[in-house]
Amino acid sequence: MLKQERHKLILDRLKLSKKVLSKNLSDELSVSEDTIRRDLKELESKDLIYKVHGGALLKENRVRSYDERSIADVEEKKKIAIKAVKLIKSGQVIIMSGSSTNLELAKIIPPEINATIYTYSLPIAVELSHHPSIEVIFIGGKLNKEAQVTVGIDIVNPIYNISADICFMGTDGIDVNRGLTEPNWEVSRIKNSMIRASNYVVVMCVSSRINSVKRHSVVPITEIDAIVSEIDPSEAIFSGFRDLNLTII
Amino acid sequence: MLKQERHKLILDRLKLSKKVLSKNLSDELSVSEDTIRRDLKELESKDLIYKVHGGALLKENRVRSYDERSIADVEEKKKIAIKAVKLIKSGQVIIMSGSSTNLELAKIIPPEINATIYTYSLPIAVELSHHPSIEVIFIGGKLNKEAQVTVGIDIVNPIYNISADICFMGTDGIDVNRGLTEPNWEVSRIKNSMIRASNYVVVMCVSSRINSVKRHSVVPITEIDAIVSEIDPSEAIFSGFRDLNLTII
DNA sequence: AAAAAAAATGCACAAACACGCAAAAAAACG
DNA sequence: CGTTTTTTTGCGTGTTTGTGCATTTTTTTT
Repeated sequence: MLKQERHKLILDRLKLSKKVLSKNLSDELSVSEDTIRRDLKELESKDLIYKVHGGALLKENRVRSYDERSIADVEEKKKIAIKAVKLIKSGQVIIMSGSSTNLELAKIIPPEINATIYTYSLPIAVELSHHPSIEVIFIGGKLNKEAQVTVGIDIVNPIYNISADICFMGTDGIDVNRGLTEPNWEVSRIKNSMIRASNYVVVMCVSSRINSVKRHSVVPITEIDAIVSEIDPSEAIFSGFRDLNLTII
Repeated sequence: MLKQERHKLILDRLKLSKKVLSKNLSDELSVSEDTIRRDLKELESKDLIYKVHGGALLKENRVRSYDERSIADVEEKKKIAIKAVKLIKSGQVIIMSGSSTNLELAKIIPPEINATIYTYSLPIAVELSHHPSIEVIFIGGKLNKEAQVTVGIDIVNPIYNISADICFMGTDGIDVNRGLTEPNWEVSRIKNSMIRASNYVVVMCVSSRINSVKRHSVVPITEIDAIVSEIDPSEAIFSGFRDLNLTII
């Protein structure tokens, strides 16, 4: 058995059970414990594992590119993501906006889903790049460091050439009369073109932000097909949207 | 038995059982182990297999293989980055290719530098997004998960509209006669357009890869202005490049 | 504090490797 | 066809890599 084979096997094993013991490995691979120790040492120097006495542990070093602590309402957003992920089917072409809710959604897409996802968010692209069968297409442009998304008129044009089955749009502003709104003008233009490129538009919004209005208009409410929130769809707060035939999830 | 026959057989065998041993192959094909080694070396230079001590493994198309390979020579790459960072001045428009050397470079750009950087590499964009005064422009496209860069013809066009002062290009293949070469065709086209968009082209290459040739040509050596390596510029290995008036750093 | 387990250290040795060279084979050429 | 050139191959040399073992040091357990 070659050294690299052992390395791969050790890493696979680690991924599966989060820890390995030198003793077990040396038994199962029929090499001396010394060799296993050397293997672990080498893998550690490559930052692939976390070596400890007697074995090694899985190293969780997903580079979180922006501060997750600063995100509000994480629990609510996770609930929304769990509901929204059911809308994703294999074969779809999907557009995702750059919201933290979409980041949660990206984390929980099942491995067997095979789809194409367009995004302009750095953290979402990083997250999706770990997925085995999602094709990721990053919409480039000038990077807004605060939000970790690309902006700029240059990115609107490429979006016109996309035709997507479904668009997942995170928002802090949705209102029956004013429709979808956004504090940042550039982002409002990008969201607008994303929606126009999509057959079906899903807005994800925590319940506390429903019926709130921001400065710049994205699209009227008639352009939206569905709203996903963390609360029960039959709540009274949705009555206005239901009257307009929106699907509430 | 002809060389190409063996090559094909080796690749088939690899696909089937994920590993081959030089010893076995030399027995079964009745050639010396040296010949098998040469075969494997050639296949590796074409990026078709992953050569290891004692044989070869199937080239993995997973993210991990990128991690393991790129971590190699990290000390050399840091030295190169330290030399290269001196070329960066405030006010410049810079293009960075998606190499691990450029990632090291991105990490050490002084905070007081104020510049615009174009890149198509996800990790480099993430790194630069933490810099206080660098404007980052991400060149979008289909994400190649293995190398964490965007590729695709769609990204070449936008590059034509850029005009940059300096281009930092990482490479594993530079040679006096064959110029800059690349194993991946799509990447070779992108690198080509990046170089054509730049006034001054700096190639960063660890000394062990100097005079190595990959499959696809990027540009002839005359398009290159400077080479940065981790070793002393007066080393004999650079004489051919010096004759062509390249700056060696 | 003593005993046991794991790790580091140094050494030996076989297997795999790189390099140069020359023979053999294949290709190119008139 | 013969001859020249290029490519491919095998072998001898010395070097590097991977592995196991004995010994000492460090860490963990009792």
